[in-house]
Amino acid sequence: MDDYVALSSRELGDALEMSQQSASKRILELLDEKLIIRDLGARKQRIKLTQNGVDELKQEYGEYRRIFEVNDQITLHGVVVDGLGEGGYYICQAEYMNQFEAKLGFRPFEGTLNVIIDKEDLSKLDIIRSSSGKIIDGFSNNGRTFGRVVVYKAKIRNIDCAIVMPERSHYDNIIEIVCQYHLRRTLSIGNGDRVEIKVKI
Amino acid sequence: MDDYVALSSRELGDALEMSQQSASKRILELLDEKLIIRDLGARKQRIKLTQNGVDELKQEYGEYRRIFEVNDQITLHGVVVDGLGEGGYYICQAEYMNQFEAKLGFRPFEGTLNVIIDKEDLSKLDIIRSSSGKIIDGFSNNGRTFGRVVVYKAKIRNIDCAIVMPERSHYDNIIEIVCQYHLRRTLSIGNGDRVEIKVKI
DNA sequence: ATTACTAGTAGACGAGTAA
DNA sequence: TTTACTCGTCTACTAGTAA
Repeated sequence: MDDYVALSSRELGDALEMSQQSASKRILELLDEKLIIRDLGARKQRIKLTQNGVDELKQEYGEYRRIFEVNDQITLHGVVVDGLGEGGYYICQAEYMNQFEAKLGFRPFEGTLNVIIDKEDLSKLDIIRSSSGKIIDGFSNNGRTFGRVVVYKAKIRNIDCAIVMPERSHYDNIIEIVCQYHLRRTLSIGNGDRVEIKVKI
Repeated sequence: MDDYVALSSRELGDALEMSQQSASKRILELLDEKLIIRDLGARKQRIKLTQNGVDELKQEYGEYRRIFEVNDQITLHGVVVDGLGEGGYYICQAEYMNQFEAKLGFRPFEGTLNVIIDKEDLSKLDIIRSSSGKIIDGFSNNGRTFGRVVVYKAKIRNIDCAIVMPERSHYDNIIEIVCQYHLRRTLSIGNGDRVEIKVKI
């Protein structure tokens, strides 16, 4: 996923218990489907997954997770941090606020709680993104464009809240949480405190 | 996994994008490999995975996890509980103790810390089991048999410890932890407290 | 409706081999 | 050594159909 890997068609054939010829054919098929890219050197080819290829595997992984994770909620673990202030500003737009109220059942407190998700829980974000959040439409205001966002209902220490993500995610490890209440005050949490967020999927 | 599911060969064929005939053949093959069992009623067959079938899928799931979980450690979350006392008794056997000391690098405190693992982390136990723990050989003492166990190095709040599991696991949601120190006293934890266990895999 | 057999066929596979 | 073409074989698939 991260870098090219030297892998001859014979090695792949051995690993897949098939002939060198068939392995070579498979590699050509994967190239054709744009799931891998290749650097065909003089001596040994070097192969790397494309984003499409990684996504394909991640989807499969997500399906396995859905089979084996018993519950219909995913628990994220992370640490409260200061946001860049941006999230809070976005959220405060009336058009967003009205849609939040309609689709979440509560009008968020003005501002978001930012949480850095633990490294080992980052893959859970993919599962959440591939689940059915609620779409909040974008709009323009004073010449500025506010994009579509998706909200996922969640709970922190049994308080209803929601995770807000831009529709086109830029694979951030920080999530923004909106809530009817001022979460830092209500839960007495601050920067550096560990929190658990249970997301309905 | 839990119950029979009504699934005709035509439905399976549609789902797998193949003919009814091929789907029927596949079902017969899976039966032959003892991955599923079937209840062939008059109207519609009902199919259920065998333990072998579930294990096969779980292994695949584990491989995906190993690909996508970035780090080489798994974090378990759970709640401290009283053990049945059994674990502590077993551990105290000198033959076990000597092997622990040789293979873990510390001689455990006499007794184990029992932790009920959260429902959503149970699948992680399968990953841990399929990773390479250290084997502690079984033995007999006074006519009583003490089975082989496997230990996995771990940390609780940065203190070295190890998870001890019987080799043939009976899918328990309670794990037993051994440590050089008295964990309850050292960490000031007791029944009902939440703990995080980081397991090296 | 079902499941699943038989028979015919298309496609996957590997041996041989070129580059 | 590589990769990958051609071609013969054999498997895996589906159509037809019985139970």
